[in-house]
Amino acid sequence: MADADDELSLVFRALADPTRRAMLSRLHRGPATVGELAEPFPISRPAISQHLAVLERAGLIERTVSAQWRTCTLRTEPLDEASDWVERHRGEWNERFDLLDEQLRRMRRGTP
Amino acid sequence: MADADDELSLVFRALADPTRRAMLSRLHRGPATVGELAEPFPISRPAISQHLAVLERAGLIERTVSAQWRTCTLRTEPLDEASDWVERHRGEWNERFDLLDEQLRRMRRGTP
DNA sequence: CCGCCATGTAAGCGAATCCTTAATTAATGA
DNA sequence: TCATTAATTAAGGATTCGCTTACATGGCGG
Repeated sequence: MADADDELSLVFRALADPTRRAMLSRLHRGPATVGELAEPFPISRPAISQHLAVLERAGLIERTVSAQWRTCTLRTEPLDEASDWVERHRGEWNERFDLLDEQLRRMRRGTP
Repeated sequence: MADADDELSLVFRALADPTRRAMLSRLHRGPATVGELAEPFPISRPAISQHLAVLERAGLIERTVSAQWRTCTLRTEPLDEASDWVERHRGEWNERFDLLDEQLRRMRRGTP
């Protein structure tokens, strides 16, 4: 019953699948049709469509219809938000808490 | 049947839940016991334990037992990996592909 | 017009996710 | 020793996920 459908959660969930990450990596080198995008993967076309729907809901791709082809284009704005979150929680604090933890451990060991 | 249990996938999946992100944000300010960590959330203790298990499997926290308390400590190394991925796929390419897409669109429109 | 072509939608299946209540372990302190 | 506190494990339910096959849609070339 998680209300995990805020923007950030959608993005992280989209990134949590290796197939979808590979698709984004491919799109990183330029727009592609669904067929081109599907080519490297041993799964059915509907499965591909469903992965693309997840990416689209997360705002990570845009699909433009032209003739019978759907061209997918990467949209990296949502990654900015994800990057912000990760960067905010990364680095610089590590060593500090390592030290604090060590200290706590020593204190505990000191009073058996 | 996704083999989505590589390190990166575990991390992104762990980050895909707002409760778990809030827990990490709390831990970012220093280690905490499970009780302290649970306090802001209106869900049961077992639910909290399960969230912590997900974070631990992703390598994002470490639990050290001392007396009847489990102290949770943030481990940010996995975030480095996630950050690397995101940064690699972000920015700088946007405008380039926007232009390319525009151009393609114009070409298509040009031959009706 | 008709049958390929590139996609999407529908329906269903097994596994995973997120939550619950009930029972369990383990340390504390009167 | 016994009740209390802190947390986990077990079991179950509802929902979502990732995949499948079968069918539908819609543009295009003959």
